[in-house]
Amino acid sequence: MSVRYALLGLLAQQPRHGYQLRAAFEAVIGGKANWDVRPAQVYASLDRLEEAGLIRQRSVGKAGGPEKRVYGLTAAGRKKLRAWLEAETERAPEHDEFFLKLMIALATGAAQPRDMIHVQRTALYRRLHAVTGRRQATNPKTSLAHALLLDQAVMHLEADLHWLDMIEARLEEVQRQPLPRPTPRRRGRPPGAEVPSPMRHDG
Amino acid sequence: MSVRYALLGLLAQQPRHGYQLRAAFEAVIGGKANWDVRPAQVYASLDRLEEAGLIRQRSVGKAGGPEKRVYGLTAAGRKKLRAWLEAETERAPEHDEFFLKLMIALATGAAQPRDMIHVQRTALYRRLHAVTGRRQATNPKTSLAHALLLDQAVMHLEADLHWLDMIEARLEEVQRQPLPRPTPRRRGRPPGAEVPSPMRHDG
DNA sequence: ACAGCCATGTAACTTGTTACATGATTTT
DNA sequence: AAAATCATGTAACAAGTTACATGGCTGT
Repeated sequence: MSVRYALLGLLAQQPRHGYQLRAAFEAVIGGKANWDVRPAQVYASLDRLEEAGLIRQRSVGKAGGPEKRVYGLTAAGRKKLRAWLEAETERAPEHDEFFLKLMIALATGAAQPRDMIHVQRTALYRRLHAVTGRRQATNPKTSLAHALLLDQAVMHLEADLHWLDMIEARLEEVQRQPLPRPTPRRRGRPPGAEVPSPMRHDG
Repeated sequence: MSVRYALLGLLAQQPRHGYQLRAAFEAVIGGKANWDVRPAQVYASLDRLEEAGLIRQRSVGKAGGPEKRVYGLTAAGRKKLRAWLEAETERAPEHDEFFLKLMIALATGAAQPRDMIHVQRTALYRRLHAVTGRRQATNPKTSLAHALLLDQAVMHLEADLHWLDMIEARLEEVQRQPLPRPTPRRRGRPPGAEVPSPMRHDG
């Protein structure tokens, strides 16, 4: 959703066509490394915004080049934009895939948790290094907001690394705990509903 | 993708049918508050896993109840599962919608950044409170992993709050900076390509 | 009797990605 | 002459959500 509203905002700042919008989005977000929007999404979003009556085609320029379809906001569009800006922003629910993997590994014994943690830590350090590099290449005198955004990314990566340390430190404790099991609700069990013993080949 | 692999893992632990898989997923992830998977997704995932030859239908039970389609892994499925577990886990690129909003607000003047920050901080505190509550209701003696997962959520929320403080503290500085603009690449500009002056109604 | 759980699905939709197609203009 | 940029799209796909449909069994 957010991309659609962002395009709406960029059109509020000034009427533009699709290609310009993409460049403007990239400029505002601080480069495609932070958030890359594909042309297909831009043009599809414009279609939907127009369908919804939030933008209207202003002109179709053609002087000295390919066709350019310039859009501008409608009154409804301005209203929607303000509502979006003023509403609280929800974070997409944090689905931690690594945690999921770890739990599956513990349940099945199909991989070594310590190895997985090691692989993950290496990957996080690599990303931290990359982000730190970008952060240092960002001039706070001209791009303070983008610098702060990268600081946030660093903080999140450091939190993830810290969490890896925590779970590794207490891994044996975690492994000793009984595997989580769906809470059974039936008394008289139907055939084939025996309680499973997890395949656990320790080593 | 991850849900599909998780179901694969749960089938590796023990053959199950769709409904059981959903319950098992919920148990492993520590409740639907952490990650809710809908029935529609479970059954669609099973179809795709079977198409891909990673699982096979073991039996269709019908004794004393509705039909149950029990699946188990194939050799290819076991191989895929191990590969998933051992591979590094990528975080979905961090698309910070609030940052985007803030930049759009600065570019258009369509909302007050300070107000937005205030709204967002309130929302984050509310979420922090909710997660802290769940964390305190989690017994580390029986659900250490889930307790640690909630700790991670707390750490991320605290990082977000810290970041809000940072950007608020330096908001005037950010506002004084020239608005980010797409880097122009042309010399002889086509008609209608004037540099825009942002609508800035200070106050 | 009725609510709620057990169990399976279909259909339509949303957001976004990947790959492809087209063609003009500008820069090297 | 070739490569990059400007500019617009279509088609197919992926992952997931929402809403709906169906029906048997279990507990109060």
